[in-house]
Amino acid sequence: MPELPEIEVILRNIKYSLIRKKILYTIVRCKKLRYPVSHKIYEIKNEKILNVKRRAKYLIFVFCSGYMLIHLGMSGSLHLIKINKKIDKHDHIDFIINNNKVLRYRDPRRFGLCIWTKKLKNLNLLNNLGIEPLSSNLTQDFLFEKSRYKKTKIKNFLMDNKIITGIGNIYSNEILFDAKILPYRMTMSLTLLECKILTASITNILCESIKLGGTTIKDFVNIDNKKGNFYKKLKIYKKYGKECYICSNFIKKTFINNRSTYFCDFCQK
DNA sequence: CCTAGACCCTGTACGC
DNA sequence: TGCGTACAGGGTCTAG
Repeated sequence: MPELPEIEVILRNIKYSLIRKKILYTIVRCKKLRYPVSHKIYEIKNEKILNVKRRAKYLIFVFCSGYMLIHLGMSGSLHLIKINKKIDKHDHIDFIINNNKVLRYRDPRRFGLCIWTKKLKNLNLLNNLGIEPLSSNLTQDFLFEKSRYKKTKIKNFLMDNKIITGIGNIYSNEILFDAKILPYRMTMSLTLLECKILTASITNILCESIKLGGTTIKDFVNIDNKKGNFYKKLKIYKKYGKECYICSNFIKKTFINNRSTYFCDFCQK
């Protein structure tokens, strides 16, 4: 489920609990994720976590001898819990931190991944990614230029990880509502002014969500098992048939690339 | 090259 | 209650 803000919230929650701690050993209960769990993950012994970073929706654990990448897919979650906590059927990997703490990876749909790599360079998963939306690389000029040659709808453009990373289905809906742009318009029709507005909306929506601890739709909980509060601020996502809070017209729903898409065709142009 | 659509997998909600 | 269907936050692969 998690999109960029949820991963960022998880990162901020675990980073200082894990940095400079050792993973004593791991327990892998299910190795069949999006890719098989790397063999090295089974064999981690007393590896010190030097740092934890994020790139797109990937969490990157930095060790002396290499890097561990975790992606949570659609339904993944991480839990920093006491070691004797009851194991759920979808708790696939435990990272034993010490005698009473474990970082537990849970993922019912198993669209996530946990892999080991010696070097981050040459890793295709990371090499083909676009810019970070919360970096200074995101500008109106960047969006304007990238949108010139795209023959796709604006919502697809926003969700294209080769251009900008981390914007998933929920936030693309919210961002386009905030920017007052219809999701099914063609990308090339974006004006420079709209790119400026879009830039601001991306920044504002993502930052506000991070500040509130992410979104909870179904099963997202951050690392302390606390639910994110951004779902209270959702203005358009999952609001089909309800009144737009700005103009009171009914919110509509369609599918773009098989992903549910909500919009107000009075507010959004 | 590019884009749309199928697919990976399990859980839940809903209609009959 | 039970069964079938549609849908769910992501990303990759392939056919056109």
